[in-house]
Amino acid sequence: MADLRQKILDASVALVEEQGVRAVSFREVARRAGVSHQAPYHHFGNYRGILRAIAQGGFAGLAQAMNDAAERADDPLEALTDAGVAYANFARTHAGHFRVMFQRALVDIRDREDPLEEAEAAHGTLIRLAQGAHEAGFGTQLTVDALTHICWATVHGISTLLVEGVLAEKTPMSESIEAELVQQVVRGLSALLRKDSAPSA
Amino acid sequence: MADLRQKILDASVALVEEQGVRAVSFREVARRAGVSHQAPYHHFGNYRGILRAIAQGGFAGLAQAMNDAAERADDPLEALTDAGVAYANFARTHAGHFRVMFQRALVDIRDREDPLEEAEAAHGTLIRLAQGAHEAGFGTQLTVDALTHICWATVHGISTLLVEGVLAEKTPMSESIEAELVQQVVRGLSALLRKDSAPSA
DNA sequence: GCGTTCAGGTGACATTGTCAAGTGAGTGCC
DNA sequence: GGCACTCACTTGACAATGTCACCTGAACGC
Repeated sequence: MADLRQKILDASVALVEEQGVRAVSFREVARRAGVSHQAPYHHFGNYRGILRAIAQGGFAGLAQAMNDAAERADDPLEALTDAGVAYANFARTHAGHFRVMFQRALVDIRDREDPLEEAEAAHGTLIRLAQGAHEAGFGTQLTVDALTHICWATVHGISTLLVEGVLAEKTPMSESIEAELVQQVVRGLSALLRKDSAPSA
Repeated sequence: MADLRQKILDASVALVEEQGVRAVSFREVARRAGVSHQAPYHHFGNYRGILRAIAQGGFAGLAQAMNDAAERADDPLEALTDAGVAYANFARTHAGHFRVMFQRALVDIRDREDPLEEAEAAHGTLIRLAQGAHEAGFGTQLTVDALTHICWATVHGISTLLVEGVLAEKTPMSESIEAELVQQVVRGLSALLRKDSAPSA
């Protein structure tokens, strides 16, 4: 079976989603895939290899989601905004990936001999879009750096709060309420930026 | 030794800080505290008990940091802003606590027989401050809810990005650069909110 | 003096990640 | 055809881990 690797990955992501990263066990994953406890080892080298592969797939998906969203927009701020919504929605719908992607104790993105290019790509997209919006005159009272960091922080923040279920502690969350919340936050920030735009824009 | 409990907690927090949550082992913690492998068990019931205690201390510290900061401010928006800075700086300087506090797979805040009141308190402070700023006329084009969520998301986002070292992947970070970055992001958002204020404010 | 609680220790168990070594099917090559 | 070699696994062992059951003293109430 050539797709054992994918099968193992799917099982691992499902486990992260259901019970958190800690529940991902080499042997449990093998059991779910119906193979011996060493089969995963063969494909991923060691335990962290699995997490790394999950992160890799996650960053690839995230970058694509952001790019797709930005491409369809017809205004630099709108592109940044839509990409932000895509970021948060990717996190929501890929909680298993997202939980692994941003924990450096689990995955070292900057491994000197094998850096995760997918993460670089996603990061690059973010920076490019923020720069575009700033050049177009949005968020004029901020530096490009500040604009970039504020946008990233906000989008990343709402993503983690949702993925970790922190917001669900106060009010029960449904798929659609979460989606609305993302819109509220990202478009809200976008509106603030639009209000702080140069006269030319 | 009556302070063994605290000793164990300190050792655990240090471990989380150094190597992530996964490195926290009941036995390693006991070893560092110089006691038998069952001594921690006696104080915390089980493995998650330790994490829960870490989160409890973390939320208490976070709530206090925010309240202290807000008290010293003389303007509702300034109070919200300063509390936000305090939030992020608490995260930076208590990475061990922070990593545990917001992972629901590790700590169930809403345990039905023993909810974490400290978390409620911290959350309450945040909501109170956001409401205050909104009532004072800041962020008028947003609902109170949107304002609250945007502020929380932004502050929480920059916190997690810093604590997980995500931002350090691009540019090397020092203590002071991180502190500046927090100011940049939180005060930047604050400035956007101030620009979007009612004429009365 | 005696039971009870508190604070911790010993020993055992199944389970985990990892290492070492095997197996068997396929493939290239003479 | 024969043979070395790689690939995709399997089996078996190891130390380490969380947890369970049980033991040990010291302090305390009465």
